[in-house]
Amino acid sequence: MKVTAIEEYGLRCLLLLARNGGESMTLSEIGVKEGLSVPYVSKLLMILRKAGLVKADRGRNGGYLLASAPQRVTLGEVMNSLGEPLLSSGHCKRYSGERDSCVHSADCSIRSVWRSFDRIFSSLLESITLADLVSGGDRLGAFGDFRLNGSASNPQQRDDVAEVPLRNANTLAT
Amino acid sequence: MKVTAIEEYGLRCLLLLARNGGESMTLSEIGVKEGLSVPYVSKLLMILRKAGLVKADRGRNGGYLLASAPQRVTLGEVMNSLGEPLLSSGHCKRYSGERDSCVHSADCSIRSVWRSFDRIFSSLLESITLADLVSGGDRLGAFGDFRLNGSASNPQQRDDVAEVPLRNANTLAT
DNA sequence: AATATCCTTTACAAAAAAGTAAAGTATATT
DNA sequence: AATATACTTTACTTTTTTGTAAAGGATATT
Repeated sequence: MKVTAIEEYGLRCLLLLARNGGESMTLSEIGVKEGLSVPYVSKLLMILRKAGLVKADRGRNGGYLLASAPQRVTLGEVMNSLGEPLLSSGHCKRYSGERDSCVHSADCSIRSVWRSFDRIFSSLLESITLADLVSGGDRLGAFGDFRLNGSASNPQQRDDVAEVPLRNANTLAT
Repeated sequence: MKVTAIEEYGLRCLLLLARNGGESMTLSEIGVKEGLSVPYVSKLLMILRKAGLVKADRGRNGGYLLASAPQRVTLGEVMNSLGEPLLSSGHCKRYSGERDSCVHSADCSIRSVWRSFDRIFSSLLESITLADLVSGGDRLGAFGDFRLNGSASNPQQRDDVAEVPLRNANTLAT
């Protein structure tokens, strides 16, 4: 279960632009600020441009800038532009082993899990904007304390899984 | 954001063993049932054995079987054995671009998001056992309706993000 | 108009992940 | 003991992802 390089770096570049207050930045400026090579930044920004998340001005005084205000860009849009969701439409065909279609395609309990995770993930991603990440602190810190509850749509069946305890944080390099 | 092949197929093999009622299965039996090549199944089961999730009997009448009862094996243990968590300890070093350490290592708002997601994921994974997947239906169907609430530990700050609506399900191949 | 700057496109190279092959070791049956 | 079965180990090949290179096209300045 991993965040891909394109997703990680692409999001970083967008965030950098979001922090730049509507001013455009050149590929080399972005490269320097993010510690990435110019050709690689070029590739990332091209993906973002084709997805409509950034605009480019060519020629002298050119550069990249966000296509929309940071408050209007959700992480959902960003992640969908940079990579596939956890459970993509191609998942079952991709992981079909030696066959053309997965032996579990008719009835797959694992897929149910991934689908649930994908939904949870997506709704969280949709709820966070680039502006939230720029302002940092308040909005974001709150997510660290999230826990899961069953929904109200099917209340009689979920007492056993409500209020799942959170595990300890990972130890990070920094 | 993706589930790796090792994670997907490894989990499938464990689930197959869980459904086999404590009886051992040979590599070729597993391969046939899962539509995977024997050498590949061999690789997967070796990873699982070294992680202590399955036991192997060698020689004639040999085979693999779960090391613990399905009720006692969580998806958390499984996923941790087969791959890295969403935010691993090596994340910041891995995605450091051209430098030795990431330029954001001191203060990274993206990391906060991944950390939160990782915690949510992990607590869900810890709450699901192989037995839950085997029995299917009730326990699992419930997850599809999950939604997120803020926790009680910091209640005054999270009204704005409580009750996030779920997006529509992905269209799958089947 | 020439030029320097900066984005665009296509193709290629390197690294990582996925998947295969083959020779080796252990065990039960004959 | 010989043999067939089945796991184990190491090395290798293929595919995918990541990252680089280079030539081309657009725009503002001089």
